[in-house]
Amino acid sequence: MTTIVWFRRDLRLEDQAALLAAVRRGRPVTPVYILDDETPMHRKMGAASRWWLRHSLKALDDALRARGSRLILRRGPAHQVLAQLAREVGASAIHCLRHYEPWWRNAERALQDILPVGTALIRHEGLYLMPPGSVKTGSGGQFKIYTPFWRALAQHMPPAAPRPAPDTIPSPEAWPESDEIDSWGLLPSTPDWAGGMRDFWMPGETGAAKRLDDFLPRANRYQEKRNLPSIPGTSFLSPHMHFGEISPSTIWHAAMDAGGSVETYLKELVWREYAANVILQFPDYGVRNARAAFDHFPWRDMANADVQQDYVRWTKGLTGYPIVDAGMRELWATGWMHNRVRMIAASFLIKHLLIDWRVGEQWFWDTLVDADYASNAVNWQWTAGSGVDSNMFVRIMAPLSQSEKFDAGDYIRRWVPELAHLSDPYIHDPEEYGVRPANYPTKIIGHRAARERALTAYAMIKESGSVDNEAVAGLEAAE
DNA sequence: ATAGATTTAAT
DNA sequence: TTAAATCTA
Repeated sequence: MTTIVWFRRDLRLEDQAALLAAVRRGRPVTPVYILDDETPMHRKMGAASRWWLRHSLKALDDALRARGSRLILRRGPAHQVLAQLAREVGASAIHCLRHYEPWWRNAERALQDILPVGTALIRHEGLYLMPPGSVKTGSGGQFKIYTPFWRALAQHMPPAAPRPAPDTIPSPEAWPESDEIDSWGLLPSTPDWAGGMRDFWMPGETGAAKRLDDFLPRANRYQEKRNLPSIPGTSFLSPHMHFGEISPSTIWHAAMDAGGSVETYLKELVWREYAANVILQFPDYGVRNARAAFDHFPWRDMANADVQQDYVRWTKGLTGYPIVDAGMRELWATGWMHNRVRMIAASFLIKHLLIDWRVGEQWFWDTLVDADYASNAVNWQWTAGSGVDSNMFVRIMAPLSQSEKFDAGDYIRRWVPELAHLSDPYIHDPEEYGVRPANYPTKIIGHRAARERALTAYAMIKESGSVDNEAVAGLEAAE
């Protein structure tokens, strides 16, 4: 009789409730990770996430081996693979942390239904500070707006103190078969685009702890520095958190112990909680506008070659707006983009290029090492103005003044080498100052023209939520 | 007691 | 515009 521990986005040994509970049973433990590209359907992990996963699984396996255990790797639809494995090893229980993506909720339900008699599925909390859905409004409903959600959640803080990893993990007499991780093809082959990611990141629990140690002395300056992309003002913990290499409770307590004014940082942790709560209420938030009026928004048609070309220029960082291009190139090189720049780049795709937010969301899903269904969907809908939490569509970010305001000169110099020789203020808008080098593109569209086009488009859905056909015809004629 | 109206505030 | 809390009949 063995106990299975099913790992997913919780690739850690510290403060891992499922692992602790399994060890406490006093029986042999079989840790397993299942690569499942079928259950999430069109939400299977993107290329950058797969790169991260490969290294994080190796780190987890190493950590387990140091405690006398190891990680079993299997591939396929998770609920079927687990039911099969439970039969194979005669498992009396499967312990896991509860996940809240709609496909994982379905899979956990499906697993209950097909488990062999005598195998129990035991789910624990641990992905969030509070279980999504558990923070209720005064009348017992679910929050839709961040600020009241934060106030209500803060009442329950601090979370329970994190628990250390078990010293030893008892092994079964014989291990079941395991895939070789390199047979999964998680790493890029040719071309190897992961060089910048290798330089920048150390996936796994040890890397997560290092990032936290690096951040803590800076935590009380987070509020002041977090919007400056050219300096390390943020924590860089997002991919580690997405893969669960560090628990939110560990981070909360460490930030509180660091002292100083850390509330702004803690609020950002709670944005992650908020996003999980939103997708629990609206499971299709990643594909469906929360405000139905946006279903009629006259997005430019991706089947049109011009629109496709604009999109490709955005992905490659060739829009002619230095701050946007720096961000998109940072994303391509490192699998990460500074949060302030994410807002500017996303706003540019939606409002300057009039491309459906879902197109941008998909690109981020594929290229971000911290790609997270809940956070990605909530943040893109927020930027579009289509979300339950309303950022007015008509608030159109001006990329050039954002660039100056957040002092992005050095950031642009780093990521857009064609412009590295330019000083401030020229580097923020070389075209306007007449110093654009020949190897840097002209702007796809001017800010003023883009702004007017976006407002015209928005006016069509503003009134009744239905399509204003006359206005649509007018826009098409103008194009 | 509670549905409905009013107020407040929203990265 | 809309969510959430508060007030009111």
